[in-house]
Amino acid sequence: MAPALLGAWVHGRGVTVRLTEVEAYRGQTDPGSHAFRGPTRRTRVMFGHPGTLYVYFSYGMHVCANIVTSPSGEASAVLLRAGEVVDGRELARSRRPTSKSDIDLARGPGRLCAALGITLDDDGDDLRSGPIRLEVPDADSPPVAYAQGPRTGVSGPGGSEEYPWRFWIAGEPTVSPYRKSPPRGGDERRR
DNA sequence: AGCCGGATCCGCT
DNA sequence: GCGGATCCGGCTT
Repeated sequence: MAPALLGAWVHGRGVTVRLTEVEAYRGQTDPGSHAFRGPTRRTRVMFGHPGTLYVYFSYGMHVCANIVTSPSGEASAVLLRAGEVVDGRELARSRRPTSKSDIDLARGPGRLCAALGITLDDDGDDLRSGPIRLEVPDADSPPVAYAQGPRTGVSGPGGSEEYPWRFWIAGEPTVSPYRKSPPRGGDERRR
């Protein structure tokens, strides 16, 4: 499910990003998920229908965006960790003035949201009809080679090797630099 | 009512 | 490579 989003485009307010890195969070059974302890005011949109944007406020100064991927009540979601800006580059630069290189414009979940102009107001929006749109490649488009490994920034059991649910496009310079690539670079797969 | 740590980023060393 | 910024959510008292 989650790796199917690699290579997909997200259009946000004049900027388009091609997703290069995502992380899966699996409902209430996943100790690393915000939904682990059931619905709260913050996580209620995770329990909504697939194709909904879940945006949360992080570390007092950033926002991060997820796509809800499961039917209502299940609360699985995919965190958009990084992407390559493929359209609206100048706008993205203006939204991310601290980026020294275009590679960094949407490298990291907070940066990706900034580049796309995503704010907390977009929490709960429908990705088919709202200001932020998701465009998934055709099923018959060429496969994307990807790697997978443990999730970034998740501490406790959810961050262990038992949950290797971070997926990225192999060899992409735009994948977020934190925690480096896991040992031995993770497993190579293809879809 | 208060505490603690976080699905981060940036600048400095 | 490391620490500071900055503040909310969720759990404890």
